[in-house]
Amino acid sequence: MAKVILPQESQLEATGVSLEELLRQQGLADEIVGALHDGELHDIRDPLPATGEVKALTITDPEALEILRHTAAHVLAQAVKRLFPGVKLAIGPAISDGFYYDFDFPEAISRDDLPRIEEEMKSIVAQDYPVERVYLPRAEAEKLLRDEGESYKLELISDIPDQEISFYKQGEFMDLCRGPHLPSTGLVKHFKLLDLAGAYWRGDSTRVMLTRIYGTAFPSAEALEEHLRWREEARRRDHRRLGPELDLYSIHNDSIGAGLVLWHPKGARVRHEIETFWKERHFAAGYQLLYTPHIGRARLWQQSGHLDFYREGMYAPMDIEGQEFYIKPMNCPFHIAIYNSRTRSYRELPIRYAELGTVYRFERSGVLHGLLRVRGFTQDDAHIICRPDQVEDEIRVVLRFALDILRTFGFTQFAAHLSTRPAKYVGVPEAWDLATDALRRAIEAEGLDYDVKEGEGAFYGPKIDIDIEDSLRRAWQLTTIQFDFNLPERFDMTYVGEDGREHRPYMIHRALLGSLERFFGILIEHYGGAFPPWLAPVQAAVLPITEEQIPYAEGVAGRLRAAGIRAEAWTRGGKTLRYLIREAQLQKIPYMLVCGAREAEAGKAALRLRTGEDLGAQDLEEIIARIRDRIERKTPEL
RNA sequence: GCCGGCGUAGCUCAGCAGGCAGAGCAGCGGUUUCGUAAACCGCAGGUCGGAGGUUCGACUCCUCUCGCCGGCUCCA
Repeated sequence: MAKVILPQESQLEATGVSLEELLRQQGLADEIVGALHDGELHDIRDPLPATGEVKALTITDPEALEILRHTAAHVLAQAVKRLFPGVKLAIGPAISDGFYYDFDFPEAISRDDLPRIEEEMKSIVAQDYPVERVYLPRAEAEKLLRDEGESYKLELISDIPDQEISFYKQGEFMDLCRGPHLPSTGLVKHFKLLDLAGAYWRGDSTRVMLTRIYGTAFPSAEALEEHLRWREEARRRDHRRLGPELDLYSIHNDSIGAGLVLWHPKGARVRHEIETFWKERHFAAGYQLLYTPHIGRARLWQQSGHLDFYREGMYAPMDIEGQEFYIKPMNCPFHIAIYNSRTRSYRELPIRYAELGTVYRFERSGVLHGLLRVRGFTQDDAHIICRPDQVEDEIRVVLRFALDILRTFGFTQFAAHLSTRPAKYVGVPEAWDLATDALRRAIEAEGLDYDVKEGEGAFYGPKIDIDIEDSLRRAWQLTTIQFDFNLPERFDMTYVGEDGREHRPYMIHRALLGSLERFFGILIEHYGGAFPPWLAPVQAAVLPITEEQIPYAEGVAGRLRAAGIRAEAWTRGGKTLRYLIREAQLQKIPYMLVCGAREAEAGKAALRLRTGEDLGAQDLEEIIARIRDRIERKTPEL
């Protein structure tokens, strides 16, 4: 007997029937749209499992969202088939915030076609077709698809082992599909088509390019509205919009080159603060700072294996006095060369080399994206070289270090991914096991949620990747901690042990922020351009009310600067206070010091915060103390 | 690289059936001296992304090209 948990906690016991059947007997069928058993979604038309607990889902259950969206994708496909005879269907799954369907249209469609597709979808929803599940014997299924000209579906079916093939049918529309689906199309009430894009059939760039239509669906109008507002907010915070608006950085594809970033004074100031903080923390944690060149001879990259395995990511060589040089795509070989520059004793280990190292990698033009995907970037790189007995501690310490630094930037939600040994690997399994265990224990010691990606480690070692969640709840992969069993071998890295013999050290690559460019882009979006005081390029704007107060305002700004606060007196003549405040707001400057005749008289300034809060006239000492405090604590509070 | 869309002043955008290229903001000059998100007047600013074609005439139509955006793909 399976136990069925219904909404409102009531329970049923049943066996040998489908959930749909069971509920119909109880007169509840309309509310339930899916079933959850062992963390897996099931169709209400499926027979209930023999034992265990089944949670019956209503359309408002978060777990049911996937079913809703999958059915929405079918409604989309049905609408498209009605409007574009001759279209072929590929695949149409639910995704994390909506759904899509890939089509092969007889002729190109454009975004302008989305509204009428949406209209047709609405009519399909209004028709409220029951969604039926149909199983066809393989031969019959193939014939059906062949007759319909559904060549993509035919290809999919050949990968399905089952003899009875599952289809779903709603009205005149029938689609090869494993399900589950809603009971009827009328339940897809709140949806919207969002985008149109190209997508290769089966993600394979050698195959045909299909047209993908993206949409989203929610159980309520409010949830849909909220999602659309969220998209709008994300658009508003786009670092590619805010970056130039706040005069932080620019990219000039035509004159300078795609994926190459110019850091303007304000962006450079933020970067400087990040780097200073980063260096201080690294010194405190026992790292040694390095600087290494931007190019190196071909033989170096030959020895490292980059030319064999990573050539397509590297720029073409340059000829210097008959020798080939390559611009560096990674810093590791240089760090190793420093390690290898003399004999190392076991007493010296662990050695922690850190570098803000600028590297250049070829990325195809289509993937470049603002600061998030560039061709030249500065990694916050480090290599930890240690003995086997130090691995466990080093990993634990580096992970804690990483989280600590990320928290300072206002990130509090983390998820870890542990990637283990792939089929093709270098090194010995014992070393892999030791390393993988150390990684796992470190994650567990920090109490992080994590998943294990079996076999997804690089061929040279297992790794941890950390995703952070930003203020819009978007995940970004930042930190990576990777073992390397390859380079120590290739460069014959050794240390002399207690036993007087040479041993091979363990080497760990790690980047905490990833790259400064990408991290900056993420920070801009995370804060919506409103940096906390310690990072804000301009921390205080001193605003004179009339030209009379210009000298006083300059004096105030000078006092603040002397106290280590980035302050500017805004002394352009003829601007009203309202104007200056609006300017400062748009620049997202945390503190505005209003200086009128009254303040000048009293040697004070009226403090206004970026939040709009007016704190009234205060002594300069008081204001300076407040701002200094926020900067020192690196808090987002004003 | 591929599919779709888009390129008009520094920025945001309007314009066109093919007939002298427009507005707001920013900039510059002046007036105003102002109390918490845009004072007022004026001036200047464009090879309409680039090249070729159709046409008496192209910002407008066609072809190519460069760039951007949304995705796909790749990421030892």
